[in-house]
Amino acid sequence: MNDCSYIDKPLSLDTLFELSEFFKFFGDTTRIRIIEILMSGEISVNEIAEKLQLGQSAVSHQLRILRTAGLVKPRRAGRTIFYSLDDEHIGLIFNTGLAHILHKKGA
Amino acid sequence: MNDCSYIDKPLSLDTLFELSEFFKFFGDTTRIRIIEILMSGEISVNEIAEKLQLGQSAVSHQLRILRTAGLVKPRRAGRTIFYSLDDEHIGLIFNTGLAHILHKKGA
DNA sequence: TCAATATATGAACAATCATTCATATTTTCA
DNA sequence: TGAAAATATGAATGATTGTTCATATATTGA
Repeated sequence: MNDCSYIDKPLSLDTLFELSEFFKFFGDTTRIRIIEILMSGEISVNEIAEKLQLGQSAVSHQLRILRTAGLVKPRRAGRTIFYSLDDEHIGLIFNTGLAHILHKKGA
Repeated sequence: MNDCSYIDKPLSLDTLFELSEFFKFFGDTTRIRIIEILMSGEISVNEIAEKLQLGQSAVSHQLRILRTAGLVKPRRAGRTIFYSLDDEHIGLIFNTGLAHILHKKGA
């Protein structure tokens, strides 16, 4: 039932560091907004910039961070590059966090 | 089955900002290590500082952040204050992130 | 009440980081 | 080939943040 019970396993300092680094990627408004957009499917850099009303450079910088971290992946089509979520865990973490704050709001 | 499907609901800028702020709490090594310790049960400030080999002040500062955010709660017993996780979602998010990076490592 | 213990907090400093600006790279189409 | 379009990147800057040091608050026991 619960396949997420790592509680009792001893976690190395290294693993805990990686874990905090991983959550950092979700800890920025621009990146969270990009991730939310990507949850609806793949989309180009310019379209993201338009939707977020942000500069192309800012979006590209954040996409590089997300790409390097393995959260999103690019697909080239001509001169356009489409981005999409790389891993199914990304959406799950997004939604679990969302469930938490919506739950807190409702309470 | 999946009670985390908020994908299609329109999310306000405000909610997305809160969500990124929420993930920020997991995006620091010291806080993640504190959360991991707290997953085994309540524990005092000094004990946390000892386990982490950190100054009492640093731990107290991070605990205040976690407490203000509603991730941990204090219980006073004499002059000792014991902290524990406030919400069941916290452990779930911790473990989902952990599952992700362990999965990536195994691949 | 006074000293000792446990925790909290304010200020300061160093480090990290997101954005902007300018420019580089890559691809298409005329 | 050469201009235009889409994306990437390096440097600079302003803002945020974690830690440390010093000190404050709170509680216990003598």
